[in-house]
Amino acid sequence: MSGITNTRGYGIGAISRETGVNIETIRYYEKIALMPDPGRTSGGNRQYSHDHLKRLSFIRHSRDLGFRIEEIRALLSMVDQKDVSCGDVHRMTMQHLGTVRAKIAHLQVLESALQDMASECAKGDVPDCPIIESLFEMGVVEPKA
Amino acid sequence: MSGITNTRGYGIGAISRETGVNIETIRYYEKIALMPDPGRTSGGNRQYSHDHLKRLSFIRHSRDLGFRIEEIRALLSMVDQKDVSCGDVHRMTMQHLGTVRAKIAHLQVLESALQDMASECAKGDVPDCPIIESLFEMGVVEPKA
DNA sequence: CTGGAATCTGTAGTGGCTACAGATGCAAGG
DNA sequence: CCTTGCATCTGTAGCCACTACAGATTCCAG
Repeated sequence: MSGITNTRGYGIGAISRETGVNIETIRYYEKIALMPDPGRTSGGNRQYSHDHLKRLSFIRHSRDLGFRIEEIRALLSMVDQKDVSCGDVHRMTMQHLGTVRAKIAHLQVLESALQDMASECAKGDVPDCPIIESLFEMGVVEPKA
Repeated sequence: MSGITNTRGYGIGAISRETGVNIETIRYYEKIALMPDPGRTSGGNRQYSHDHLKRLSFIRHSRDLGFRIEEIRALLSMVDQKDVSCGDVHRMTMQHLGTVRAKIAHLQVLESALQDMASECAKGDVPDCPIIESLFEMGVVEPKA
């Protein structure tokens, strides 16, 4: 065990493996200042601490939940300022939940439209395809006014 | 009524209004050869026929249903070659339907995860926010192996 | 003929990465 | 000590499907 620093930290490949975040993506997060600049070896390779690892995991989980980069930036700045008001976080989460639910609703409309079209179709080699027909004939969209 | 051609066709603003497709987007579709080059006035303004209008509506409806540009290109090339095999169209539609359903399923997973996190939260001004905690503590993702 | 709206071309930006190219760094084996 | 070969470096360009300009030109009603 060396007397000065025993854990040297992680290289970029290591935190990439640990968090499941792509190496290129990690550098991208650094560029957009979502991740702080890491230390460097004498040769210039990035060296990450355990805090970096935690932060990157946080980002990863948030992305997995569909939060956008700017939302994550907001969450992290609350964490950084130790100004984490649970109310704000709750609000953001609920807002995101609303977006997710809206997307689900939208996709369910598509789902049934596609389902309907597909069920009209005899799927033979007939040239008159009802799916194509319906794509042509949904009618010209009326002007807003 | 003029003796030569009574319908001059539509300007780009007109088909934009009719179809609800943005003017810039129409020009974009032309650039990527999804829409054929329209006629031009002597001064160089685009002039569209009723066929152009039908085609653009088709594209619009397909996009509304979430088909990608390349899928639409495939559909249109079948239409163009009058080689519309209903089976192929049906296959494409079902495949797209599968994608849509997968997206719905994915979003529903997110939805319940967000819901769970949010319901843990007392949403007060407490500094220890369970949402933040859970984003940190979902645990480091294990390497694949 | 004039004035203002419509349209023109071309380029750059969006989000969130991913994919290179070509130059280095690093660590283990001989 | 030196090689070998993988890891990492920087920087740029590409992806999708548009959208947003700038600055020039065209069109059409009054």
